[in-house]
Amino acid sequence: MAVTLKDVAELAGVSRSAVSRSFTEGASVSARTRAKVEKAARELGYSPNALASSLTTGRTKLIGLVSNNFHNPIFLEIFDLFTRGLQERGLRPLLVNLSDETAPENSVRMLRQYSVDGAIVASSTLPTDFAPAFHEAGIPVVNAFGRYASDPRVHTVGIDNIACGRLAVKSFAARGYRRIAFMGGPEAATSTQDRHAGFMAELAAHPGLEASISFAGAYSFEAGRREMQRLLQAPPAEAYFCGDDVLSIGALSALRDHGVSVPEEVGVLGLNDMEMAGWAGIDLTTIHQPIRQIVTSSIELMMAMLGEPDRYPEARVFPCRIIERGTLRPLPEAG
Amino acid sequence: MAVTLKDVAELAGVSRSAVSRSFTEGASVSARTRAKVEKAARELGYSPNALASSLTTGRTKLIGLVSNNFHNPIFLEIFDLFTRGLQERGLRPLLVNLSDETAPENSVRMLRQYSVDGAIVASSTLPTDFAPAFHEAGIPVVNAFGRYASDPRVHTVGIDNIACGRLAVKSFAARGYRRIAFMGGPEAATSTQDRHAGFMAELAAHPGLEASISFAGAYSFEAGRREMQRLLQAPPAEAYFCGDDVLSIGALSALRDHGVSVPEEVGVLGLNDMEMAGWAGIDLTTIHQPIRQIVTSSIELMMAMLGEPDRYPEARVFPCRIIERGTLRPLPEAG
DNA sequence: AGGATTTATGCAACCGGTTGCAAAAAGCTG
DNA sequence: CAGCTTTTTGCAACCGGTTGCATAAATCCT
Repeated sequence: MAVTLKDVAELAGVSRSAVSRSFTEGASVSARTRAKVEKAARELGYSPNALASSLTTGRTKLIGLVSNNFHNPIFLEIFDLFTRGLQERGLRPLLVNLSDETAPENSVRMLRQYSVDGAIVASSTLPTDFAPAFHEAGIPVVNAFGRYASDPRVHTVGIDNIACGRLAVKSFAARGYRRIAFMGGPEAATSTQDRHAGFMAELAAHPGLEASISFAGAYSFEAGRREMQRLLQAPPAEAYFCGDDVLSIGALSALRDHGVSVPEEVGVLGLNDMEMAGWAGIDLTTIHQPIRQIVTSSIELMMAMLGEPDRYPEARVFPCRIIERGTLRPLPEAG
Repeated sequence: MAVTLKDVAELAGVSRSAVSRSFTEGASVSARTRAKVEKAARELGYSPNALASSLTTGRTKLIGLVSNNFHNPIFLEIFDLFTRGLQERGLRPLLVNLSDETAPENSVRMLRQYSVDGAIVASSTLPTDFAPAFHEAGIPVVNAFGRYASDPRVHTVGIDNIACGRLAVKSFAARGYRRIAFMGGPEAATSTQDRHAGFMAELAAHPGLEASISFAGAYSFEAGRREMQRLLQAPPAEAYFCGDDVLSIGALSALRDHGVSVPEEVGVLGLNDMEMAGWAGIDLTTIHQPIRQIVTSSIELMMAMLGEPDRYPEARVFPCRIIERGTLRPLPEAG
């Protein structure tokens, strides 16, 4: 059924090597033979078998795209950017869903069996040992959206979650909120840990502020809603920095049901700036995470590692900024 | 770097064939050699190269997961189900993002180069010639969420969108709505075309009803919101059947901003029953699309085709039902 | 035109596995 | 224990490509 190199060679009346070379950029072939080969290939509908050639070249152009975040809509945006970006550069994403995995061994084995050229771990909730495990197995790895300095052996691209925690406190202070709160995502997620740490650190610099801390079980609407309902049994804080946007939206829904006015009585600050945050009716003030830049940079880093496998590991950090919308009091007019 | 069959064979003191057979289910190897081989393999950390073996076996266990719906959150749920389902059966999803493609040639070539065993086309908005093009290229294909009878050459799994259109009208009639409306997604999407056709067909059976028709440009929040804003410049209908949930949510947001009460003044019926439809504050009455069943069935069908490539094509249709929530008047009490 | 260079081509080995076949080893029977 | 059957094993060819090397063809130069 499948048409191979040999078929083309026979039809074109040349050797198999000639055909192979005709399909290789910059190989030594005369224009005349290449033309003959291309004609024959077109007639037969031939296209080279990427997997077979990977055997000798050692490159499959397969990149493992590894994640466990299949319930947070922002990851659909992220997958969209990753798949397009990889495709544009001639790479193919092999999607690995780690939702049920707790240890990296299986994934490592799988990625090796398919000889991926590299793996992009896109998650902020995966146990920290996954990305390093890939690295130790000799698979070039970029940890996107991971903790940026957790392990200097692994390339990391993302935001400084500690700085985000500080930014939240600073912003609350600047807007005149005094009783503020941190409502994190899952305590095991490094993103939540770091935002919490930053929040506490900055808090220390603002003696006038009073803070309370709690954690929702997941980055999800339901978790945010439930947690806020729980918090509303006591008098709430004046402003909440929530784990991420979807959590914030859950919290907002609880506040609304409880008849609390936002941002007059209670302010809410999210993180991510997913598309939905801008929807009319949600209008969430949030810290923008530059996912486009993170994805592009992760892919560039991966490309660089393909050419230079022992490249010295680096962390790339992108700044975040607050997108002003309707769930936080405005900043007082300057001057 | 990589450890191969040969290394294991040497360490175990057997031939390469023996090693290969030890890793093949049901091959002819004595327990003793298999033990030796397994020991050696464990010591070296060997795992067989799936791509190399695919050369002779003709099976890569790679399945192209092809879609262009990277902006509708329900597709994140769908990708989650597909990736998990495929992984559980030892298959690997190669994700193909067709957002920028208009013709199938490139994708066909790409899927062939990577010798995928099959392709699952998961989209309701792709031009109808994509799935058949894969089929004609000799790639087993299942069209999930596609038009169920558009082309008998291609296996199809999904819902009967015509029946959904009828269901909407019947349901409106049963709830006493008289001036009803269809607000479709993109006119080029087969799903919208079929829902429209069903809507019109059922309408003919209800002489008392009056209907108006319009189309939003995309299955998106913004499109739904804009279209509803436009419609609100004239007196609106009493009930809208919207293209899908995310479109409905956009429409709801426009209605709310316009001070229209839902469902008292205007009813809204969505389609999909994505997770978000159930969120408090949205509470969308919608037609449930059984995505879990569709995904499972698509994968089973794919597995069946791998064993029997010339399997006679079939369409699998799953029934939809209305999930009662808060955006449509209740049905009158029976009896 | 003749020799020196450069460019093109084919051969054959190899990438990491699988598999048909024939020979060797083991098991069975009486 | 001989003779027959069954199981296990290794050899060698093959899957669809790539590539180093030696040779053949083309080009350049005086």
